[in-house]
Amino acid sequence: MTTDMANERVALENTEELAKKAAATVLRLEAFLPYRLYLLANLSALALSRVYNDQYGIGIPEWRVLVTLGQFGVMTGKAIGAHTHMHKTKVSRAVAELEKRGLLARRTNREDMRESLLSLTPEGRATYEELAPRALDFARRLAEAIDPTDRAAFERALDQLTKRAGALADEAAAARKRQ
Amino acid sequence: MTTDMANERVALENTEELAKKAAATVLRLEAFLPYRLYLLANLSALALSRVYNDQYGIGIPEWRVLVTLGQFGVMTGKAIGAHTHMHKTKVSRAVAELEKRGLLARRTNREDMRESLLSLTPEGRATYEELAPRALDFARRLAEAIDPTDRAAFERALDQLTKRAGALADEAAAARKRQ
DNA sequence: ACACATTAGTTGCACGTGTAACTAAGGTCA
DNA sequence: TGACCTTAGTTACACGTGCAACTAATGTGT
Repeated sequence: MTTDMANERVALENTEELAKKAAATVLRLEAFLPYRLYLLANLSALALSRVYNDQYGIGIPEWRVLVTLGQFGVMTGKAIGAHTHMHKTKVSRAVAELEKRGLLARRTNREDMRESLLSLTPEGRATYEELAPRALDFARRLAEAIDPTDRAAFERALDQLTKRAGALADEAAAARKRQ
Repeated sequence: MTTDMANERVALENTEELAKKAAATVLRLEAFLPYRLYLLANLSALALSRVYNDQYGIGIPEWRVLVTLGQFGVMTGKAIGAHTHMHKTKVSRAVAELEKRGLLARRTNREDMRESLLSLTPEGRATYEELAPRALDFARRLAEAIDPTDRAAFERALDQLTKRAGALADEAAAARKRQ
């Protein structure tokens, strides 16, 4: 009896130990938040690409520039980069591509000859006004998947997570720089 | 007077018209769900990469293979691809890289000589057990940004969105195939 | 048993992208 | 005004990745 009880106690301790260790170390990819975020973002981008890629052959960077200029009218490449979180080389190439297709025009700023003032051509504007509603429609159909009573919480969570992820990324960048 | 009133009426109609059109067509990138999801996922991945990339020089695909094998023990490349949503070429290259580094071993399956049974070497297992807790810790710190009262709703929303995005992506793929 | 289709996994190729180096212009301080 | 630094934007290079084609093994139908 005593040995049984002792065994039982050991078994209990072991399972507790294991459960604790499992909670701390077993990483299930499908439950891992960064992976889930990545997966959702990718599926969403893939589905959305049907709107601008299939019939227009426009890529993500070009799409973002188009949308940003559609929203703001005239901007420098720098400003587009800041607003879209795109690297300046990405912006540069997207702008060149859109210009080549006649959707975007640039004129050098007389006050600062380093920068170009970018804007949509009439064709670019027409493309934008054709695509934007369809993109918004897509976003609406996607967001509809969320239970209405969960939407506000989701919005808050998304904002908070983005803020935190930005802070953690900066932290990581600083750590990289230090060493 | 009549002309003034007429003008005013026109102006009103115009603003209403514009407001309606704006609600339907003005696309603000920073409020556009797919873009927000992409941004969050990217910031999160960037910050997380500090865990496995900085000291270990491991990339995302290798990281996923490592985690998956850490979780399941022995798997084929095909199964890893299914579980991580990675293309088979990506899996193939990640496996080759991990093998080169001595973190992964493969042995051909006698029952089906096309496939390799992949598993972690002791070194691979050690790396995994070193990295997994740190990754989990990172995920915890990230998730902490969400207000506790919002967490359940966020979880539901994330699952629903992923399901819907998958469906929309399949729909897009089917449409592409049709034409 | 043989031809044909399917599947696991690898490799060649083209392309997008991040990093670093560069050009050209503007700002600063003496 | 001239030396120096910073900034907007472009280009060269290396690298990761998706697609298509391929190899080798298995399954299927007659």
